[in-house]
Amino acid sequence: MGRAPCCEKTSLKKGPWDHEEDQILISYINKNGHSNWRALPKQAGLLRCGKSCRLRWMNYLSPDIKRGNFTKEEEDNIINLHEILGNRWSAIAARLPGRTGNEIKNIWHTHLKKRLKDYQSPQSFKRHSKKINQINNCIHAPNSPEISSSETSVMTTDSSSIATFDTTIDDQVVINQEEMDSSEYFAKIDESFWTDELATENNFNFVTTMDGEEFQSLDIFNSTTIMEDDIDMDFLFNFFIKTEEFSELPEL
DNA sequence: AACGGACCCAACCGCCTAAAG
DNA sequence: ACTTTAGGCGGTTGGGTCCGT
Repeated sequence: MGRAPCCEKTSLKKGPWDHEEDQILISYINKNGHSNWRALPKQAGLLRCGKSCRLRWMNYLSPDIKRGNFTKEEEDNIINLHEILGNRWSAIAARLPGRTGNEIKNIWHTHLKKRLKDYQSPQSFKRHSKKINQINNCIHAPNSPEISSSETSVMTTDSSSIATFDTTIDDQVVINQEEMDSSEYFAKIDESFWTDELATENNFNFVTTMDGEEFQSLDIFNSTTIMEDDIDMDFLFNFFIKTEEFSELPEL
């Protein structure tokens, strides 16, 4: 014998919820909570299965949900988080207060996928390649990191790591760190590049540049996403050289 | 005004995992 | 140890709405 048998699946209502059903569910949960979704519809007097009640509450009725359009900042965050986390909508939602995985999934399929395609268009690449060239010029010094100009990313490595500066997304820079077994390239990045400079606060961090300016960032796995509307080359360069040993600092 | 295609989004479906029995 | 289920998740669907012709 396993658990007690599931709810009888006969004569249960499907399809869109009406206002009356919503009110019943809201008032029941406000009064009793939702510790047992399976038992809830029967106790509340709803002709729905527990799963349907849970979905309705989690995706629509819960007071924690922020209704309304996504801001550009939220959309940018989704794009960055998706790049790092993939289609893990609930994980993305956990980092966007008030938004549900379902909502994020919907906005991804309707708006953002299309927007991302546009970023990666030849016109957009041309626009971003200017940014890449700027970085290329500013970091081209002895022992400095090197940049792959044929791609939309920037690389710097030491014997154990590689950093990828992804500049394909407008006004944001994603810095990825991965293991690397080759030691033939470039300057060293020590541990402080990824950790010492970052003060953790609820997954969000602050990156401090050489001149003391703070930028909000988000650390997930081996990536750091800098949340800033206007990432300029001074910032990126300063962020970089803080952990590097440049004998000469090139002009921007 | 009518039509058709594109878009939006709530809800369903089916799978997976952890836990209950 | 095994079976069965609840809860959770991502993929998909389909009805409603919008918009261009």
